[in-house]
Amino acid sequence: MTNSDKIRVRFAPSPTGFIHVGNARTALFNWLLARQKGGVFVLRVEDTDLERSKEEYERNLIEDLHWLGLDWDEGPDIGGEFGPYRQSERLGFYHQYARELLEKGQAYYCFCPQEELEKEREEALAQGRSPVYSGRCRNILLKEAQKRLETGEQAAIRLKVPEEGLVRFTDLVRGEVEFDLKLIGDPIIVRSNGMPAYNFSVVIDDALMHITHVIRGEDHISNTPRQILLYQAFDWTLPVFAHLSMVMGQDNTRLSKRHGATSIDQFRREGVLPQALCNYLSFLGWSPPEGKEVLTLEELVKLFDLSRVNRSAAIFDYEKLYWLNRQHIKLLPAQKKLELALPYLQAAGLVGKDITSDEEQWLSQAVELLLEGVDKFSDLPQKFSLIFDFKPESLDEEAKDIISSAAARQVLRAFVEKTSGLTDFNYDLFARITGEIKKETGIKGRDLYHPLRVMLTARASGLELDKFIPLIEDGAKLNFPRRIKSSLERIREFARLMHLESERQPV
RNA sequence: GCCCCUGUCGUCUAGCCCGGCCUAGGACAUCGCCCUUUCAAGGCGGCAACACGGGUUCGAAUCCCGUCGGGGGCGCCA
Repeated sequence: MTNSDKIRVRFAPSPTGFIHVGNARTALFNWLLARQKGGVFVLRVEDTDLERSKEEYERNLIEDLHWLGLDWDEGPDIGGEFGPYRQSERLGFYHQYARELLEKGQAYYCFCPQEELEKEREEALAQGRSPVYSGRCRNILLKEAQKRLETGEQAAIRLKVPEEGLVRFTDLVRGEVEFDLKLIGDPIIVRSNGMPAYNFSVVIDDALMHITHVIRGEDHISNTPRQILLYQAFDWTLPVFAHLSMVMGQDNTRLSKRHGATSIDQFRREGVLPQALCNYLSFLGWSPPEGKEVLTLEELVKLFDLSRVNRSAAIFDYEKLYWLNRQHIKLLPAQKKLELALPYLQAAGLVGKDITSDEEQWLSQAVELLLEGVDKFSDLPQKFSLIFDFKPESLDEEAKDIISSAAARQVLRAFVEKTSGLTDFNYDLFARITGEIKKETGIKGRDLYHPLRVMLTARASGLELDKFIPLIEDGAKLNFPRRIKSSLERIREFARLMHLESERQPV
């Protein structure tokens, strides 16, 4: 239809809520192909289901897509050459083309009441037959139908499908696929309420928008023959079809909320990086030719290849997503890490709305250190509690265990004593004092440092002490909503609680 | 029930189209070791798969047939 051989692909979601990872993957694959081939990516909103579509859903959709890093060349928000891009605004087209089919005798009005059709379908199913429309209204003359319409009768419009034959097409990921027309029946193209049926509107839109490659989920594969029939009825050139396998949950059923987070905005809220999510999504059914797995969007654009997309369904693996997220987090510059971390720290009440440059500098350091090994940004406040919370009164079993031995108490008492006169503290002092204790008691390594770790953090594990001590020393001087206790404060509090001073050994 | 798609380690996959290079490769997870002022991270190594049954062939994960399993569809939903 156009003389341009530019690839034109589209993502055509119905705005029925938040965008799901399966759909996001479809969007991504379309976008990757368009960007790689210098083609055009179209966003079209399929909002003909009046009961389910809402305006705010379209905003969510656009927001999610943008967040993922996808952009489009034509769409409801930016317009384009072949608009409008909202199906609810394209009703004129559907009616125009439906009329054309009616006039050509390739479509007809169907007056069958819905209840009756429903009954017939159930009967067919019960008898083990394919539920195919009987064709009862097939031979009602257009003139006669129009007369009935004028008297106020309601009718849907059906496509007249040949009774015999095969529809076959070459699917870019599946190869040759064929369907028997006997099992198809005459599909409704316009509902009696005047709204186009899905199979009709997609074809009209895809054709009018010059879509060259239809890349979508496998759940559309059995719609394809009906759509092909429509292309043929209009004598339009067929697009290339590619059907992507489904995305499943761990129990191998269709991915749903009960499997965990499934909508894009949930991952965003969790603090998963969009580039990590795209990276992961791209691996659902596709793999790069070389082994490298941590890939940026730009790299994905370069490497993506529809012919390397496989056919079997993929199970969504949160572990691998989080692993990829960790890898992408590592790639981030410090400034970006802080910027992304801040909202989570603020929401947790650890950091105020406005921060001074001293605080910013400290936070940047802290984020850099504490982000290590974190799955997603929403886990960060929990990690920060290592610094902000000091609760020696509620040690866990492991920590209690570590300080319970005679050797541990000996180390702790010595440490308390050697720090008792100090007014200032830093890591060098810590190193010097531990060196002395080592010399005096012969206790070293884990036996020496682990009890001290418990004293300083009230936990059995955490950041390396050479990083931890400077962090709380600097942090203690700052005015965070929840104050950070200095090393000496911690030591004294701990000593008091554990009666380390009063137990001083007789000389 | 009928139709369509699909079946390689627990998971994502490479290999399959163009049979031998596959004693089936990589990654996540898992286990072990190393590193270490804890844990983690990181490094190294281990465990682990061609759904099953028939063919074809000197030779099959790769080709053919069947069985079984999984998924999708069969709407005046999209």
